[in-house]
Amino acid sequence: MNLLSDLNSQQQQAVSADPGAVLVLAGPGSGKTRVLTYRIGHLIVDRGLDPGSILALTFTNKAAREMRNRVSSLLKEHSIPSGDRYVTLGTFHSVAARILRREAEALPVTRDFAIFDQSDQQSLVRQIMKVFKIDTKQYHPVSIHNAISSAKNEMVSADAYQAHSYFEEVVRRVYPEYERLLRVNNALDFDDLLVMLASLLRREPLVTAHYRRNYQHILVDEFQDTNMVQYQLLRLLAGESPDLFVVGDPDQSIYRWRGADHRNVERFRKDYPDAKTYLLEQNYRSTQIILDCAMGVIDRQRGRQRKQLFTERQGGDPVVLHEAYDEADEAFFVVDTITELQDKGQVSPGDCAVMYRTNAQSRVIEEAFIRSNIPYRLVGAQRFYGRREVKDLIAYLRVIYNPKDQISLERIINTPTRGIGAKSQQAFFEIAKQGKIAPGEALVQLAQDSQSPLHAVLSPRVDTLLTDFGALLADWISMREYPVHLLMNRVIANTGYQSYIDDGTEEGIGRWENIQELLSLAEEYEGLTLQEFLEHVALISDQDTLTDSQNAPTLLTLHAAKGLEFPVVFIIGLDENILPHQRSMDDPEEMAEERRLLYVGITRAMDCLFLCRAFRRRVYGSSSYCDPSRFVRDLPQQHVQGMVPGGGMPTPVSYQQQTSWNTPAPVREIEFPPGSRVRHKTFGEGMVLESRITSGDEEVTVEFADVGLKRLIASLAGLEKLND
DNA sequence: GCATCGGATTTTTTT
DNA sequence: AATCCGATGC
Repeated sequence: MNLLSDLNSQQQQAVSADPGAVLVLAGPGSGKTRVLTYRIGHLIVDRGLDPGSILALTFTNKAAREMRNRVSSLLKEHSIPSGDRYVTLGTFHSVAARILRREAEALPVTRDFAIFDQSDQQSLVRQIMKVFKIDTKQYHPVSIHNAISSAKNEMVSADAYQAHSYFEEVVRRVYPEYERLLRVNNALDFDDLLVMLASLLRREPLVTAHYRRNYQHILVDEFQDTNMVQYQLLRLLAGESPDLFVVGDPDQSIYRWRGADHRNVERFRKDYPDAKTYLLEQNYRSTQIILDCAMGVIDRQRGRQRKQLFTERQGGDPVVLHEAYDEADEAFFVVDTITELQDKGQVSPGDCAVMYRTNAQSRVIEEAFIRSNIPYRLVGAQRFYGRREVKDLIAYLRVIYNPKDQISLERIINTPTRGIGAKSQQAFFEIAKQGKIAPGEALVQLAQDSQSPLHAVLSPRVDTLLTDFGALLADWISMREYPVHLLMNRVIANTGYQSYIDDGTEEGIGRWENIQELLSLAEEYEGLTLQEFLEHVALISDQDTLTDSQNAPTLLTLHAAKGLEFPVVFIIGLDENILPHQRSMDDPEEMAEERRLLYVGITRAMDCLFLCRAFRRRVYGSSSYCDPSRFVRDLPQQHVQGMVPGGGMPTPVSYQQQTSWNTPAPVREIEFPPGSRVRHKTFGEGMVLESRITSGDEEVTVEFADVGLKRLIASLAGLEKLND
């Protein structure tokens, strides 16, 4: 049986492309994952390649898992025996971690390095700022850390970092210390996993040669979300004459804030001039009406390669726009509509999804579901792994695995409280530092060596306390090889953790339930070593927490929705300052990303799409009115039902006059409508993407051929209108 | 060393 | 409104 016969002709061409640099631009729902898995299948089945020579990279564990399953069933179908060597398939971060552990000798950390998650990274920064006496109110540790992270993603080392502002001067001071302390903790942060590997490959030609030989065929999912380091990593691994198959959709690039650079698509074309490009435009997911709405939103975007999405599912239900009174009313509409659709019998609860811009928006929706007694599932790793009690237990495990991890040790050394307060801790850490020994290791030494000089320098009380705790730690360390859940149980028992968190209140019981969930999770991953378990926990993504076990509506952010599909989709909060988010208002690039975000949301819908907004909304406590999102104006009117842009439709009288989906009548006429060509004295020629009347003047956003996006005031800029 | 109180702050999105 | 941080008092 021919493997290609399952595919449409565009897909076939991509899948069977000759080895080399291949770029597949895949519209939403066009069978992107299918093409990737079939490509792997094609390489093995039709071209007889060794599965072990194939490396496939994704962004989430979930995507990796899915692809692995699909590849293995594909191979089974074509009766390819699973040999000794498998396809290497994982996220950028997990594959990098695996390689780094193998190559640890060439690194400033040992192979047991810990992976610091975001909150560890932030507490490290906070600590440094405290030591340096930098006001954490004036400079948010979070923003300092973000600056460090973006520098790392652009591969600017601490030494090379240049400050151009006072803020950056602060960053410049913190950055080297941050790096130093990571090493002291024998830890890497997320960025390090990629940066260290890239610099290792650059430094060690032999190592690079080894991995190039090993992974001769590389495939990348969601290529538009790669950042600078990831791109460099690909180039390093791929080598001179690469077989590099990348799949992506620049229209779905929504991780700019995390360093993703959709221009990597352009870079790829430039770096591999012989690259073949394939377009996948047939959509197998949505109705034509939904696609038309999606295209209406995205076609306003700057100089992109336009894809003409089409589907065999002509027509479809109109898209419903709903204007609620406030967020509670909006939530009510969602829950009510879901109930109604269910009662009609065509929709099962699990078919529905509610998407929003910010996590904060989920609460109101959750409350509405709870009040109506409808179960729901909420996507978000933070929800579980961010819980204090979960983090505590993970911190115990991390110290057991890597006693050098001081950040985790600080978290648990007095949790539950065992009389080792801040002062004692400080003294102890100082002593350990003088003795040039990691505090975690010092604890073990205290317990195991009664002659240790450390005993003498500690006050008798603190000495006893620390020695006792060290004995516990030493005991746990001896159990490192035990199944993780047994070790965890031991820690809980030894520390009296249950009585510490479960105080009998509802909250306490909830916390204990979280611990039990963590325990059963550990049991589920029975085969994993402690190292693997910790790595899994560190590199987990929000999407990974999504299980299809229960048939209930799904609540998730638009970001988390990428790559998923649902028969019925609600997108809530289509208001100015929410979507687009307030933070994106003064940067055209960010505004463009908001637009793509909505595009991603719309294209998740298979059959029905509901777009909601609220007339007034609560922001940080106080309530205020809000305007409809500008993106609503770009929906094709003939496909939209409800409060139609440009047509006054049934709006409750009480607030009809004050709001509408319409653009308010401009004081001044728009002179440069979106789409028109203009010339600017210094910027040259460009196309107007957006035009708004603000305080009597016209504010236009123009994509210039030479200089990119600019935002201008028409009367000041002296724009000249060109005829096409 | 711990609890409590008051105050400020709230950067969407996450590997 | 809620949460998180830090300072204060016991």
